[in-house]
Amino acid sequence: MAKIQKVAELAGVSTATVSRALAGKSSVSPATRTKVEEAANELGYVVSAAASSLASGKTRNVGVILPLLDSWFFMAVLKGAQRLLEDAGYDITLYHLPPAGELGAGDASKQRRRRLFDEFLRRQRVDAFIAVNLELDDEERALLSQLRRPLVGLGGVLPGLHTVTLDDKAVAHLATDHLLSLGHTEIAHITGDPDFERDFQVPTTRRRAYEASITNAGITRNPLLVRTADFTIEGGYNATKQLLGDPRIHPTAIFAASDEMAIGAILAARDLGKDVPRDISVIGIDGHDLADFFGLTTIDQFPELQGRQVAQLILDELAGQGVEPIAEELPHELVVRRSTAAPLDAPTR
Amino acid sequence: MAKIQKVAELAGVSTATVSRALAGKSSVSPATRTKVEEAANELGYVVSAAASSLASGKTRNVGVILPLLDSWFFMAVLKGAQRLLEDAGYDITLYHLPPAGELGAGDASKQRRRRLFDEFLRRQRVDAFIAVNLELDDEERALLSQLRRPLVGLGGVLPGLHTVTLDDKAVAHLATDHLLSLGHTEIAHITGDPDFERDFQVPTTRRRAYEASITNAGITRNPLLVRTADFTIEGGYNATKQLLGDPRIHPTAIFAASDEMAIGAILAARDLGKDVPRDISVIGIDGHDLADFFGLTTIDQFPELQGRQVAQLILDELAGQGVEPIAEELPHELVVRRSTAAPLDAPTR
DNA sequence: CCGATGCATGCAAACGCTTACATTGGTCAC
DNA sequence: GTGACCAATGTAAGCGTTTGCATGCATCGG
Repeated sequence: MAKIQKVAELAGVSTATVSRALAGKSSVSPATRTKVEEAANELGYVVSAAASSLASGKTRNVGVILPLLDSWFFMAVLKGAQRLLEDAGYDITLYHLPPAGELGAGDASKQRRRRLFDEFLRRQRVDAFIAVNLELDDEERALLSQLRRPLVGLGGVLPGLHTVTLDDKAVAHLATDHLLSLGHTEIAHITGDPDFERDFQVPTTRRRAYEASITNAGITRNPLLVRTADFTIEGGYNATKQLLGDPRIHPTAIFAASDEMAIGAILAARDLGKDVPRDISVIGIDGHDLADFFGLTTIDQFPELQGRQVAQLILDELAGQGVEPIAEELPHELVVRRSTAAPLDAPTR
Repeated sequence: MAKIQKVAELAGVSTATVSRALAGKSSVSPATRTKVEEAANELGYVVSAAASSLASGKTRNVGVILPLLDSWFFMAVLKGAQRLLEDAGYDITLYHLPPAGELGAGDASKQRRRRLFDEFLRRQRVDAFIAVNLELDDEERALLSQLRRPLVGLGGVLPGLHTVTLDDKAVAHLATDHLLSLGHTEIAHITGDPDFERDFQVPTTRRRAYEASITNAGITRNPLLVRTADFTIEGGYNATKQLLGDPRIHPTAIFAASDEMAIGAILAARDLGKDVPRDISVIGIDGHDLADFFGLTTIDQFPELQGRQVAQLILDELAGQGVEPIAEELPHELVVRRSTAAPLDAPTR
């Protein structure tokens, strides 16, 4: 019944030859190859993924592990990766792994997480994994290693695993220094809450770099200028209202740790009757689709490109290129738009 | 070598019993089941997906076909479906099938589309498909049928296939009638471009219903009040600027075919110095995450719930429930927020 | 002209499970 | 007590490929 058998008969060859021809192996004569292809076409034959996987040990399937499915950023990454993998003939299996320490994460959440590791990731359904912004405890890391599958992390912190990440420190320095070089001296920062946010490291790293830049510029840091918020438009909006409404401070610029927060900041400023950038400059990080629309100055981190890059890495590894597991760096770029300018009270340097 | 063998030996039973115990079949004594589970645990054994699929013909994998990966709406749907499927032990394989008639779609795009059908969807990698807003030509529909796999469509038009859709006509009527009942008489409509937009039917259906409602109210339709735009914030923004800047018309309300366009409309109105809802009311469709933030009145179509619902349908079908392939209707609800009010020049009815 | 070399192909053994069918032993009604 | 029946388990035949090894045949250098 094996379907490949029928193709073999129609083409007048053995199943071995059909398999080889369809897999594009070299040792098949052009004539035979054509015959086989025609036979396969006529019968509408397509190799059974399960049988092929079982026999070859390869699935032509890559698992993508995402912490969030409804975030613009991760979807941009997914989109980039998807395209490359599809072109290479790989399917994508999606795994949703919510952050372990998420706000209000109860036992149920932990169990889901555990189940994903125990039950889903280990079925040998994929040849390799792409893990986006994944943070693991030791046990989980051990489990992943036992899978003996290539795994490339994108962002996040995976000690000992092959990871490519954005240089968050450099990015935050660049953003802060951009504002400083425009002449701003009272620069506020909106960041994520390290206790509750997924992805613990990123907000902290960015905040530290911001503080370092401020200090380097010879400016005394003022803790009142730093506010914590959700990584959303609404979070940025609320934080900005608080920043601009606090009589003890008079920021002329805001550095938001994400574009969505920055957009919230712009909207909040408008609602308070402040002009951007005349009264207040705003800069974000990401390169969000909407940044251009809002005229937002940002540090673009090319999320879609990140997806492509990590997919390429995986493909190389699967192709047998022993990719050296160094932590590579992703590109970023300052994109200046209308939301930043010199402050009113200070001449441009 | 078969790993199940080792578990069988450790537990002191046959591989058949191990298989049955791990699959949760009934005819295994509690004692044996426990033994097997312990042995499996100790060895870190997990059933090989490929072998299991080959032997059983079931993959425990559902394919989700999306037209767009970077749209809020589809991701919300995906999120809803993901959760249910994961709970049921199903993996999700993601397929990206860009609309055939997309703006500027060249041969390359057609080839990609064709390849997806020929090469990816037919590998028997999944037990069933969920197709979101999928539009097919006859050939493609035939190919899908040949797969002999359950297929449930969500939105979109799949004649002859099991589909659940929003009643776009009712939704658009509801939106328009809401504005009419507030006393508006000059109501603009922002819709998608049927020539270039994915998902041909939706904008047209909504526009027709809008026109019908207007006419029913005894108001003469004015084609100038209808504008075409991208389904984005930017699209809505630009369209609204044109609507409000046209001296020949004086709309007091705008019905946008999506929340993102509606948000664009609100932003455009503000930029033109018009107050929402005092000078101009705005209503959208979707139930977008940001609708609440912007105070947007909308017809919520509960996208995440849609995902859950379609996933449940698939699960039922896979469980052998012969689900009758009627076109079911999805719920929707008018959510009134700050963006709609009675027009200044007319008393509330 | 001959053995060596190598390409194209066939043969058949895995790959790691599931499941129909067979077997066993115990329960139960009569 | 005994046959019928059922629950629990084992046996073994697939499931549809891939691939190592063997084979056949042609080419080639000497």
